[in-house]
Amino acid sequence: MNSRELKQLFSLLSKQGIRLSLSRRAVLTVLAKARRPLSAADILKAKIIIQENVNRATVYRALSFLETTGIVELLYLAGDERLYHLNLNHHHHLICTSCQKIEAVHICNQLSVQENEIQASTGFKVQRHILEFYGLCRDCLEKNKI
Amino acid sequence: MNSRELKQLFSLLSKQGIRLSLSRRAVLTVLAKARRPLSAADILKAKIIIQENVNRATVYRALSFLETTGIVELLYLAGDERLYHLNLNHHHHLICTSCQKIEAVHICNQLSVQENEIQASTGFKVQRHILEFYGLCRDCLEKNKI
DNA sequence: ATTTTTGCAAAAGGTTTGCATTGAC
DNA sequence: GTCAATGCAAACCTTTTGCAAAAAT
Repeated sequence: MNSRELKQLFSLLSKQGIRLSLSRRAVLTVLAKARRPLSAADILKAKIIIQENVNRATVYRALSFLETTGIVELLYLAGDERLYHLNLNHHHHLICTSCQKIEAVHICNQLSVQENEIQASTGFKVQRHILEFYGLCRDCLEKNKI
Repeated sequence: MNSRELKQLFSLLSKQGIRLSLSRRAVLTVLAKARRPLSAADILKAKIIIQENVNRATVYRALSFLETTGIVELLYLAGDERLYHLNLNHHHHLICTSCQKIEAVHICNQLSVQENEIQASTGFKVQRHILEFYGLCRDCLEKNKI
């Protein structure tokens, strides 16, 4: 996401009544520039956060605030770590169990069929789902072949 | 799972070369009797664990050992908590966001199609997936209607 | 003026570790 | 006898909290 898109996002959120302090903008910026979900530790190490002297507690508070607005989503992917990412368009992840790399994938339309089946058979109304794939990325597959 | 099935499980695991100490058996027993994934805290509160004076550290070590064998799976469902459950037959969960109840569901055959598509389009070889559904259970739906 | 956000430092909570002891094969 | 597993307590790490100061509306 480039700077222009980021500004658009900020103004969109502001219009929705979401108050964006400098700290919150900094956290959003870090998440927007990242190509993968980040841990709190990752965010605390980010340039902008350090330059602007954003406190640890503030980063955590910004993350949980942004999570309640829905713009940031908390994931548990590789194990212990809580990972945060911008929740702009619903997607899933391919997590390489060898090199830990995380890629995004955008398939899930078939799940709505299953979700309807679930509601029909169990009475459970599905509101959202989490779907993550674990395996070996192309690079690691090739390396292992050698 | 009843006691007979549990014994069968123990002997099966032993035959696989998985060493089952009393502590590990106790942890497995707790997980086998539970109808839902359990946190480490849940396990530490279990009768057998207390009766047999299994130490906290031992429970954690048993869990991570059993996880490496594949018989126990670590899940992150409702949020912060790490939840453990027996990984006997692959299934997914319906997690009620209102009452936090967790039910099991056994549908996922359609996912293999998607997994093949993923490999074809991205080169990523899917080995396993995590799929969890969040929403409202039948009971909470009915209560909210009133 | 009132409410929200922040920094700081301390607390909390869950999990892991070092080491000596015990137990299994 | 050797290696693996355990108990205990302390350490560790990440996240949260209380409170006073600063910032925003």
